[in-house]
Amino acid sequence: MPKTYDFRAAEDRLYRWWEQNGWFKPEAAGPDAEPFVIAIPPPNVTGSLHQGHALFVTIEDLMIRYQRMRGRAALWIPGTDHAGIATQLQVERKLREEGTSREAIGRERFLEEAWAWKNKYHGRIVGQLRRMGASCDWDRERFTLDEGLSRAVIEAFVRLYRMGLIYRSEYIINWSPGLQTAVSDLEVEYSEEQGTLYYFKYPIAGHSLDEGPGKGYIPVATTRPETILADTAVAVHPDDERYRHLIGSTCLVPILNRPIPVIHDTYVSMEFGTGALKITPGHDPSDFEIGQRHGLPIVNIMNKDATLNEHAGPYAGMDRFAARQKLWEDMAAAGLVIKEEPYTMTVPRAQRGGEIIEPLVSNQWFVNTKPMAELGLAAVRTGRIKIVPERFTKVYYHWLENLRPWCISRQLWWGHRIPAWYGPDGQVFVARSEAEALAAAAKHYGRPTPLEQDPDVLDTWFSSALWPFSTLGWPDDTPDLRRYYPTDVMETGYDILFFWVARMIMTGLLFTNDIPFHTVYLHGLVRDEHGRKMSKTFNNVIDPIEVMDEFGADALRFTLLTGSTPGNDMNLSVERIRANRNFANKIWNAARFTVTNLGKLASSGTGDQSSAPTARRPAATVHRSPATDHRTLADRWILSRLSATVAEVTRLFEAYQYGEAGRQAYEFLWGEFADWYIEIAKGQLAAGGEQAWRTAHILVHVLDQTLRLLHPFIPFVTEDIWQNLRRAAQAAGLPYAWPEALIIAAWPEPGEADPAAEADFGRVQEIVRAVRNARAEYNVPPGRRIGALISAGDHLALVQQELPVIAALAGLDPAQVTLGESLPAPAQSIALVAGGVTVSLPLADLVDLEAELARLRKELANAEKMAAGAAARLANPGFVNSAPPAVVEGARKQLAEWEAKKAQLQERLAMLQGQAG
RNA sequence: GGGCGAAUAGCUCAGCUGGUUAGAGCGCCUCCCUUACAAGGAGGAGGUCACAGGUUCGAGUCCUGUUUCGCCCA
Repeated sequence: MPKTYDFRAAEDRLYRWWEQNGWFKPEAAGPDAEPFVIAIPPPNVTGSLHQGHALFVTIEDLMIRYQRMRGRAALWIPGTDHAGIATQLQVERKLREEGTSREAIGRERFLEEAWAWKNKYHGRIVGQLRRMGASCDWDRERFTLDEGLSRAVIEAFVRLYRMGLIYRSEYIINWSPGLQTAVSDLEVEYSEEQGTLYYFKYPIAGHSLDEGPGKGYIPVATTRPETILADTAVAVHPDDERYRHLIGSTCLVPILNRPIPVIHDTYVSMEFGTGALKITPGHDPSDFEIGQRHGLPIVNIMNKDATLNEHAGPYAGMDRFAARQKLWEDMAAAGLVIKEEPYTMTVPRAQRGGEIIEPLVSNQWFVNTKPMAELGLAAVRTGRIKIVPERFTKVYYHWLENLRPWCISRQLWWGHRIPAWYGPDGQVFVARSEAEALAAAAKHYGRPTPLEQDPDVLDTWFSSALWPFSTLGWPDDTPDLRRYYPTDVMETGYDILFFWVARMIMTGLLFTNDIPFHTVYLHGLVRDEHGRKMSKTFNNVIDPIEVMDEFGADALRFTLLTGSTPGNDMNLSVERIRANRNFANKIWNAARFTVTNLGKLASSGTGDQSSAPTARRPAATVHRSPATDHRTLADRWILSRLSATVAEVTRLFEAYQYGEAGRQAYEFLWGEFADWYIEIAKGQLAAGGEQAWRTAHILVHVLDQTLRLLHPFIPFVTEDIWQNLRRAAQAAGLPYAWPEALIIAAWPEPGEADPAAEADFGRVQEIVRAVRNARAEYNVPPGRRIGALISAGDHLALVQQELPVIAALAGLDPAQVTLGESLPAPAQSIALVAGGVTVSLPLADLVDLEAELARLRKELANAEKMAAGAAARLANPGFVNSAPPAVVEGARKQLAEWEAKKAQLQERLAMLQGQAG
């Protein structure tokens, strides 16, 4: 094995190997395995991988790989989204660059262009998902506009229509003038912006402005003066003394002099503005509602491109903002202007593009989502569907409880064409195909009648809403649908809880009579290292592809997984990715150590069958009987720690605490296995014979199990290492059951805990740390082996047995170590009280008596504080009676340890003080 | 206006159902190219866990309020 891990050589090779062996397919688990299914949140087919994708790919792949290792028939259905608006904009831009336009080439050719565009970019995004290690079943890949999914969309539309849940209606919608289409409520964002509140006089018919407010005119304020041209009423509050006498009279629309009534409505706020409200049902959602209540006519003054139309009189043809200015000037000239004042207003802007949205009345298709919302609410309320983190359930409820009709028609070409046809008289025929529609028309009219299909397409989210079952073959009753539906987990960002998750739940319940998944796992947004949104303008984008080029996919994956907690945004920094690249290299080298030593052992000839029978046993036996045989303390300790880690990591996986699970495995591999066990293993391997074989076996076992725990996080490096380990172990003749690949290896089961070994080894660690610390403090050269005098008290047997380990790790010379139960320490030495023993380091040349006294007093003060703390707790009857016995027992042990330490320190101090005095 | 989240070391963050001396990475200081790894090793400095109350034998963790920042909905 080379000295550093080369992810460049490994990633692509391993991915292809896994895929070619069919391990991404659920069938690899056998026909009886219980399925575990995730449907991918389909990325925009023409998009490019960003950190949001990287995060969901990583989390979902982790879930899939974990369940696969647990023996489930893991199926991750990949796919892409046609992303109506986004894609159409891209293709239109391309056409513009070629000097043409969609209008010029027509619908059919435009769609050809769009498909070509899709085909061109599909490979890019899919290749990027693979690059991340996504273990999807690519044979089951779907696209929202492919034949099967289109059938699902038509079926859903037709069924909803027949149930009366889809209808066509004139209603106020959000119009995007730039995109030239309607968008849904969710696609509008509201921003607080500095604007102007315009005050003006609404003239009362038959009176002169000179008669003043309440007689000649009504003062009114608006933020959008151009909409005055579409006013169809002026409204006042019925209780408003200033205006109530005017109710029923007639006003004249400025400039146009169109008569409109003065009405009353309690919606009007007497405090805001002038207390009188102009009503524009054609261009304001609230006014639309008022208009409906009062039966007001609707005037539409706007064209699709936000210029004004013929109803705007002299302003026809002008842009909305130019018209605003011109109208205001004309009104000023006519003496209608009162004043202007600065005003902070809420401006609706398009989520995509950011232009100002115009509310206007238009004929569109809507889904009445109310009945489905009830189903969606019940599914979560009864616990059939669980949302992680739980706090999002409240958000979910609130949204579903206040659901408005969903506008699903889009004036685009790229998408699912609405399956509705119109007869010559406007009669609507909704059908699964044109033939079916024509047949219905023939029946309706009594003769064959030509029909015109609705030119609009459906909101992209309409097809996405069917994703968990349409990808499995619905509406057909396919084997996949039967075996893999409902899916298990829907993992996606909290930002599309409404857009997507809620709608999938609703349609799933309606069409499949089942929940589409039992768990919704929501992740947060990926931001830059200081919490700012990544954007090209800030120049703070961390491109996942660039990062993978530099540090490897595993480094990025591990960073994304361990840097976040469910539902919370995460800040990503390149430094952290670099640190995790180093982690991959650390595992690589721990394995290199093991592999190298296996090779040495095998070639040394000390490990043949006859000479080392006890070492040649299956891993399971080594694992399950940690206290047997000739195992060293370190062996027993690392096996016990492995068991604890396996149990803990598994528990955290089950609790969706993936970040913490990864950190635990990291800490075990680096902080315990590499830092301690490998160092000790060096001595055990040098001992040769059975001892060496046993050590090798444990090294292999611990590494194997830890690689399994880490595989869902960092699949490439773990598989690569594991294959090296497997080869080396097999070449060395080590008896061990090896599956073919780590990706399909079984998830580890925890072995038994060995608390005695952990306690004893803890003492060894404390002693080693204390000596290392003293060496550093007294600047003992690292290479210099020093002597020691150890008073071990009750722990004599332990220290005696572990002396070689302690000496090796702490840089002691065993020949110069004196060991006893209680030994008088030389005056010119440093006394360390640790792990229940006193270690005296005879550093005569380095010791400063006063400094040593000060150090010991500081230590003693700390020990006294700790002992007093423990004693105080134990003296409290409330603690002894109500705390769990294990906690009380722990406190007792602590107290004993600190008391012992106190005594040892006091003894040493007394001796030194005697000397000094 | 309603709701949610965050506030812990210089920076970025963990800390799950309350229970030893609150952890990590990066940065910083000292030492070391020791035969797995300098993408490394050993040691160290650095925190009144935003603030004020409360519950509890015990609070970074639970409750109430306050402040600051962010997000969602209207």
